[in-house]
Amino acid sequence: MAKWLMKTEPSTYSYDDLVKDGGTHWNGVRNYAARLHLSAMKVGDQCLIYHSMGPKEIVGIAEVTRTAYPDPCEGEDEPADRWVMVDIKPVRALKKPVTLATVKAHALLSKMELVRQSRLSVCPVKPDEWKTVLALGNG
DNA sequence: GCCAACGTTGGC
DNA sequence: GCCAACGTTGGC
Repeated sequence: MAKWLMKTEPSTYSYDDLVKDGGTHWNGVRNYAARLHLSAMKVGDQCLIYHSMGPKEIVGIAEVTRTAYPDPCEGEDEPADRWVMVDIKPVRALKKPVTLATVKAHALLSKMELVRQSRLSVCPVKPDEWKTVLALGNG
């Protein structure tokens, strides 16, 4: 199973909102590199959810429940077939969020796409990176 | 709020 | 098809 990381601004849609909703359409991705990754997701793939702009930390895990399908881009000046979204549901929150500072200070995690390309909102996570984040997040 | 990095756009 | 200008993102 592939692993991913998805960013969100908690003021727009936080991990808590995802838990409260029990799942969501992960829409609004407007970047071609990120779209490529969304399209590659399979049902059962797991994702780290990262909060940007506020506390800047990885807060929880989600699972893909539906592969990429068209994002209708409601109210936007975008053709409805240009962008895609996936459905995800919450798996569990990390006991201890893994902050960006921790990631940057870590020899292995500092090589993550999250750090290398900070503007990419959806990016792949390597198996050893995944294991490391979970180990740190569980204290 | 500032600024660097990066993606996108548009003129040539 | 290249590249400069511009807009947006996101860390600080």
